[in-house]
Amino acid sequence: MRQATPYSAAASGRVGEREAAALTTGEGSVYRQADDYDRRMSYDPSAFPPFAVTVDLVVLTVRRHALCALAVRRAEPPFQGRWALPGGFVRADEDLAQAAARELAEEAGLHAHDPSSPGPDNGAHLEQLATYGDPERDPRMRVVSVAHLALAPDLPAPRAGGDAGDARWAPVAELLQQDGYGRDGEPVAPLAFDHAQILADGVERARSKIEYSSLATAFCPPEFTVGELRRVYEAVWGVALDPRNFHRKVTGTQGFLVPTGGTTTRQGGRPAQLFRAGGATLLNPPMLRPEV
Amino acid sequence: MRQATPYSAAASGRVGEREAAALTTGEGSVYRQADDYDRRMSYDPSAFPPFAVTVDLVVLTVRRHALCALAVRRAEPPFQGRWALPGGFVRADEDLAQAAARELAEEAGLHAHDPSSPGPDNGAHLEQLATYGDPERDPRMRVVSVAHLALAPDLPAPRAGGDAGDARWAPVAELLQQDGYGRDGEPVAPLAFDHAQILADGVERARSKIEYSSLATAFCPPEFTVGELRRVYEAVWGVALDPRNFHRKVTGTQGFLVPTGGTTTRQGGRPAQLFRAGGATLLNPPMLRPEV
DNA sequence: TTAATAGTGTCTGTGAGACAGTATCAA
DNA sequence: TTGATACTGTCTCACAGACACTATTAA
Repeated sequence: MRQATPYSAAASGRVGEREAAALTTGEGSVYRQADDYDRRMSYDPSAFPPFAVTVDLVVLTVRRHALCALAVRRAEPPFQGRWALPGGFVRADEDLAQAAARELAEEAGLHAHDPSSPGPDNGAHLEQLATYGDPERDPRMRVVSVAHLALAPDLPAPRAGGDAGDARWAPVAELLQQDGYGRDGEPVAPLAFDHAQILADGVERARSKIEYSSLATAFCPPEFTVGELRRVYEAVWGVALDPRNFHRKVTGTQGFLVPTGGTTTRQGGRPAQLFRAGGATLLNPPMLRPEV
Repeated sequence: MRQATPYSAAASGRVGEREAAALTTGEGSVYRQADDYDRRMSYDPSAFPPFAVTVDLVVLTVRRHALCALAVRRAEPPFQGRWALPGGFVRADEDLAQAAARELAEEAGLHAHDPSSPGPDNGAHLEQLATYGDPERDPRMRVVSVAHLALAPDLPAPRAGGDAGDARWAPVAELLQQDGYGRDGEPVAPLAFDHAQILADGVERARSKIEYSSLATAFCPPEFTVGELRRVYEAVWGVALDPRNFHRKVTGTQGFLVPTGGTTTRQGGRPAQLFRAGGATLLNPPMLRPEV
């Protein structure tokens, strides 16, 4: 038994309470009567409470045996000076996936992998994660954020782009620290907005997805060894895996790895075969996460 | 190897093309210069292209050995007279989950299960599914829809509520029919908007989720037999399962089923033990979907 | 009785986990 | 040589799938 639903339903009872409160306080101005609200809406959809829509990015990589996420320092209020996930507003003419790919290029210098073009293009994996829309999540206005998850190989330090004054790869354990103190005892401010929750959801998605898909290869360079792939699993799951069983399992799964013929000794020891990701996207049977 | 990512990234190259087109045609009016756009946005988030935000519901149940979804007939243009998923606009003061629970109550007469209150409350399971935001998905204006997935036991015919003139449980195979003709040879119009895609994604989510979670019990009444649970799996997956192996597997998984002590003969044959859902939400090892 | 469903037992093949042992490099 | 990593082989236990067999009801 493991894993959890990232997003759960609220009881309808609480909805009623919220509605009643809004009616009493006069929030939602023109929508005082629920009946009137419904009628107006079905006939005139442009008469709606306007929302701003953003995309936020959980960009993960594995550096020095640790799962790291891209964080940018906020140059403006609110949360000025605090670390946040990269992201930005969706433009009037672009799709959500396009907006996410644009932000990924602008803020991380990464281009998204196009699933329609075959072959390794060294692009990052990008997928939609979940949407966050608590009315209070942004103090300025009603903002709904469509979070996306990106997985990338270990790359040089990210370039700071756009309105982000600073950017870095930070270990997710550090960004999600609950007690407010880092490894060196320095106080660490939590992430801005609800970004700690978004990051936690993204990490959990990555952890579960490398179990039953070949997505772990998205953390690797185009050519990699079995040992390097194993270190990805170990960093993402935070466990130690048996190198011998891992090798047998991963090389025995059809379509997961394709040998390139080359070898490398960049990890020391006996030369290791180089592989690239095979065509398979889903692993059956899956990799099994230990500690059940 | 199975399952697919519901939402994939667009190539960054295409984003560039879209941006160029927008700049040329003058779409997005006030945002002609990208630099100006970024600067304006970081300082003045309320100066944004306004979006309408809706929730759409994929409400699934199992009726007469078939997986069915709740469909409502549209009373207004666009797509007037066509079948669509229930849904509606998110109000100014409510969370996305609250909006989904409200629509579920209004349009299906179901209340959402509150995960914080223990014990069987006969509420439907409700979770966020994915968000759909293609600029052209609603011809009237820019609408971003946060789709939710609800699973409910077989219930009497849904009451039509709100602006929905009519509502029914329809087999998903019929709603997703590609050739445009139903079983009886009658022409069947496809679902409105992008609701066929949303429904397909919801069905795929349900199919994969009953593998590794105890969610299949959300399709059952509070007390049910092993055979009834098996028929749920068979309907959702569209396969036949061995009753003996299923029985052994499902009763042997800790926390999945709790015997109530009672028995029933409502399915005919030898009296069957009644169970209710146990506390476990995640099954390990999972149920295995056949035809690998 | 027959027909239907419920439930148990038993065999077999696959594969995960544990771990012994060998191979090939650098220092 | 030592120490690191790469890889192969072997044993055992758990469990999925197949299926024979028994149990208990209604008609």
